[in-house]
Amino acid sequence: MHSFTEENYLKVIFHLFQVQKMPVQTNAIAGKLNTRAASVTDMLKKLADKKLINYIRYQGVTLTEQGKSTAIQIIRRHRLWEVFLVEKLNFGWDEVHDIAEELEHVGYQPLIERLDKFLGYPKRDPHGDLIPDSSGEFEIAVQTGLLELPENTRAIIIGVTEHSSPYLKHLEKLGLTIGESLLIEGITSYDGTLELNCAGKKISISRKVAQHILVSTKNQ
Amino acid sequence: MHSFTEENYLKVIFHLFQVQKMPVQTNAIAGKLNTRAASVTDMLKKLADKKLINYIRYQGVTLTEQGKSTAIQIIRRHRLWEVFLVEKLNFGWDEVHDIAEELEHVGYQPLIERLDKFLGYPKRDPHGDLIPDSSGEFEIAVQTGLLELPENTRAIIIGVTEHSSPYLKHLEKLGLTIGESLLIEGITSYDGTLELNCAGKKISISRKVAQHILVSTKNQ
DNA sequence: TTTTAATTTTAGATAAATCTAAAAAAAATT
DNA sequence: AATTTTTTTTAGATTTATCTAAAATTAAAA
Repeated sequence: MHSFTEENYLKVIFHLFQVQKMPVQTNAIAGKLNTRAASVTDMLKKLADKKLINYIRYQGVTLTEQGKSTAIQIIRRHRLWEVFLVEKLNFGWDEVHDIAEELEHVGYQPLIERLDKFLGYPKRDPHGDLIPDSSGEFEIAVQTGLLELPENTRAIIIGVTEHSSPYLKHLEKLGLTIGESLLIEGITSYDGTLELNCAGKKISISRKVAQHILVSTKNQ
Repeated sequence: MHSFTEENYLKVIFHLFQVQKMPVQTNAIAGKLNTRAASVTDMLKKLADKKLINYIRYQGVTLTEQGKSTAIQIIRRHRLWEVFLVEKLNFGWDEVHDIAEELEHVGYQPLIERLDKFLGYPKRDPHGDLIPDSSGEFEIAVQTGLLELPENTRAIIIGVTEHSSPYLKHLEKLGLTIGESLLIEGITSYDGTLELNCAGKKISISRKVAQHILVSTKNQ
């Protein structure tokens, strides 16, 4: 199997590629992993030798099919453990990321399959992120960023792209949690502040806060 | 916190000391951890520097109070995860050791306390081993080795001291599982084979098998 | 009690993952 | 197009946990 560290690199490369849709740069990886560019270069060579990434000097990296499927399995583990921690052990959605970060590296396939079954084959984790199935397939997501919608649209919060505890606590205080339905009552022309109505309550949120909220306008 | 490796050393030293009741030798540790005596010596120095063990060259080691309490916490984690794997994920009692061996190193205190609560504060793991409580106390055990009992004694199986899959599978096939009540009908004088009656069925087991079975003659 | 055997420790090497500092390549500016 | 800036890579060290081989110590046997 792959080392703890290799797994973290693959996961980070996968995430960055999903956001940028272009080869991932050394510096970006170093930033995410709190390490130095030189260390990243060393590891990239190793991952390339193992055929987990496509790596050309100075050109950034992409995951090979093998690397991608490994990364997806790690993400699957992470998200299933998050569901377990919230649903079964009653942790808050802002507390589970770091714990899952450790549990995700316990890589014994039957453990994950049984955990999945025990949890009732959940589709999404507590932050609304999709959980890949055992063959690594994601359900097709019909989701939009909250900022992309016009005034007077009704939508359901299905996820967040920022998982830090302060951010999640803030959302929770505002009552903006996964599954909540909201109406965009207005968008302030001066600074773009969003005026929302959620569960009958009027809420204003800045673009900085709205930026990380994913919504669906279907199935309401 | 302590590294994965340090934790494994502490756990092994604790176990060996429990069995031998005397300072643990370098070679014994090396044997249990599948490593070499020289590597063990290196690590012992490190653990001694951290005040987790009492170490005098050539004299073997014992755990300090701090080392002991760390070891007990790791054992607590291991046994709670084993309960989870058997009770919640329906693994067999012979399958859980290696998985728990990995999970036990996820060391975030609230995780373990909540897991304990979720499992209903179990007293023993699937092999009958006592689970220390959060302050590191073991319940006082009233247990005897099956071999120490005379003919015509009635007892309940409360644990096993050998956790290998082949051994546990064998016991399961014989119907000798934790909680079962048994009667020692006879002890063959030639080779000491035990003639048992368990749940109305007659079973013969060798001393080699009986040697790892712990029983209680109380609370029947 | 000397000799032999077993155990333990040192000395010196290796592999994994990291680092700093400097060189090389690519991208952005003038 | 030449220069500056940014990014990435190499070179060489460091740390952690391991190893082999040889030396030191202790225990057992003759």
